[in-house]
Amino acid sequence: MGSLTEENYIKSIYALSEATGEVYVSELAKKLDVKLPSVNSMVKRLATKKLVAYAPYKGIKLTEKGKKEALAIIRKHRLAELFLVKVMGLGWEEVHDIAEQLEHVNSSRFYERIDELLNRPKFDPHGEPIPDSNGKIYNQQRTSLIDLEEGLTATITAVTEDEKSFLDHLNAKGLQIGDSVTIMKREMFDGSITLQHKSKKEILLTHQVAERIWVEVTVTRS
Amino acid sequence: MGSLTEENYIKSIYALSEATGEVYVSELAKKLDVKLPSVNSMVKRLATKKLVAYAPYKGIKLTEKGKKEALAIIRKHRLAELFLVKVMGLGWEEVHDIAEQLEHVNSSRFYERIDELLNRPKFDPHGEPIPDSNGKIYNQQRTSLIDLEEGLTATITAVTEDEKSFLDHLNAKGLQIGDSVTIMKREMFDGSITLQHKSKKEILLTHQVAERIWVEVTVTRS
DNA sequence: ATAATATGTTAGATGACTCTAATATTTTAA
DNA sequence: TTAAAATATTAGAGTCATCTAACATATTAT
Repeated sequence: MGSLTEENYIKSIYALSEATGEVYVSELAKKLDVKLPSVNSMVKRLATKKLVAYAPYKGIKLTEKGKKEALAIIRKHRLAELFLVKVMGLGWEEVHDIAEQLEHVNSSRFYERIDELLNRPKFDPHGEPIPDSNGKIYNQQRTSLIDLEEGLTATITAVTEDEKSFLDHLNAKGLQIGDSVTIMKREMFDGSITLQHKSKKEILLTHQVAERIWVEVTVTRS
Repeated sequence: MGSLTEENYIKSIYALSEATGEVYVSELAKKLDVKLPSVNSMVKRLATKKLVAYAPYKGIKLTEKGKKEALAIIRKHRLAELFLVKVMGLGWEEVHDIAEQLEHVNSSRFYERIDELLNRPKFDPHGEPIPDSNGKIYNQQRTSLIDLEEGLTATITAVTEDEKSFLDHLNAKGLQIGDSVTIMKREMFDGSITLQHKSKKEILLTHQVAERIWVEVTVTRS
């Protein structure tokens, strides 16, 4: 097992490569809030440890070994988040920062027990899939709310980002994972969307918010 | 808040000074498993931060500020241990190492919630008192099993050391915190003690084991 | 296709924490 | 009361992870 810092690099490389395939030094520097030379030297170190494949001026890619380590950390993070919500009764908007710390706890017993208590869960409180103990992860196909036609009904399956302010915003709107929503109106001018919610209320979401909400279509015509 | 290393020094200084009043560089080095010069330079650093009072070739003492920090860490450690046992169902013999990691988690929300779920507990699974959120700690008066006369009956209130092998040993003997025991025989030759236990069984403990078991006398004659 | 811009690397330094080897102080015991 | 033993400190170096300043390569846009 590597250091805490090393684990954070691996995790960030994984997250960024999910989005874009390859990761660039500058992206990583931005994400980790360190300067370019710090990333450069750490990436070299990770390369000598065979955790990443890296050639100067080219992108960074995790090796199989690196990917495995990343998935182990992500597993711990997501198990921790769900545990904090389900067992400890914390809100989904406040568990990210705690899980950032718990993900570095080195104890198979601890995580085995959490997994057991939660009955081998498949998704975290934000709808993200939890890799199994072999690092196998369910790859959701994701449709964003902004891509749905008017009249369609869909279930919220996940939200992007653990940013507290975003989740506070969703709490204020009364939206949760699993909620069913119907697209009432898509506003051409600003990209905002009006939803019909189970609560019977109509909810207006800006484009910026709606694009971070992932859904599965359940009814194709209303 | 200091670094993880700093926290571990503070905690160890507190623990050692409980036993002996003042702490010496060599004791600390042994406890933390580092060499003397490492301790020396760290102690100097802690002194500039006003966490310890220290003069070369003299003992080390925590300042009020240092003591407060130590108690905060101990509180987190002991809350974590109890949580791991009561909520997560782990054994008292396996929680120490996990708590060593959890004690460094920086989240008042996390610990506030644990405290709440456990209903503001006063003692950890090994009978050690949990400091309250102001750092106030109940100071038990401790009688060791080896100091009891034959015929006395007492309740086990605590055990010293979180060493797994010791706790495994007590598990094998069937002894737990809260158990009532009667001293049947004190062997002069080797200091071993024979107990009558609630299980009706007679239990033989070596001196080495008995001296780490703390009790409160409940019946002064049998 | 070359100049401007963006991105990446190297060199050298720093702070936290550790080490070994050498030296100093304190304690203890002959 | 001085020599031996135990304990503590200083000096100097190494690793990890970061930084700034200077330089190198790649991309883009005129």
